[in-house]
Amino acid sequence: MSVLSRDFYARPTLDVARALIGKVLVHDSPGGHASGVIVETEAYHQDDPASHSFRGLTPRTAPMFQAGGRLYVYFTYGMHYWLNIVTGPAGVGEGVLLRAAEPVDGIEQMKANRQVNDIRNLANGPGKLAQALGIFDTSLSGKILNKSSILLENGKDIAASDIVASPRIGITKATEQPWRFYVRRSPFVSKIRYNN
DNA sequence: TGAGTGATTGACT
DNA sequence: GTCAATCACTCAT
Repeated sequence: MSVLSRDFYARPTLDVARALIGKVLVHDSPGGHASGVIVETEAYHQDDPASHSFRGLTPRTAPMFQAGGRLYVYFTYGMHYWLNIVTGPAGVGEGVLLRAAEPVDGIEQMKANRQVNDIRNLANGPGKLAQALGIFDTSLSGKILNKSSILLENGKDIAASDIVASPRIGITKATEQPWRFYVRRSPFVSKIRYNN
């Protein structure tokens, strides 16, 4: 499988968020090889009150302000690590949150990481996705995709009619924007009651 | 220097 | 359905 070129991430963030649906996310770590097809994303812009980059560049959000094609990993709720793909040109704080994936390779490894057996429950949420892939700290934040242990590859084509745009989940600001994308009827997306 | 909040999850009633 | 977990960050003293 071929990795995605850097111009993939240079497009508008909403386009990248939609295009990431169906791509394959791979993590080759000392703990093992694991991968999954991305089935749910959310876009975050700099002039977006729900985005970390809204309040400007800080040590934590610095990767969001670099050129697209890097990772942004952060810790929240005192327990969860979240994985984002940085988009846009350097100097603009934009990115795409990876919310859910359909496990492909390394499923036994993911089950061990997550301590669950149901594959639908391995990566159907942003915290779960990072845990399943073996991301237990923020050391990957700011790293360049495909030049670190995280890779993004071309995967299966998803028909445009099966990619749904809807409001984002779990935020209190700018909730009206339809900046969440997911695969219609996929059993691997988070908050499945919103699926249709 | 301290209170409040959060791009959630899982355990429990 | 409710709620605790637990820490980085922001904003207000």
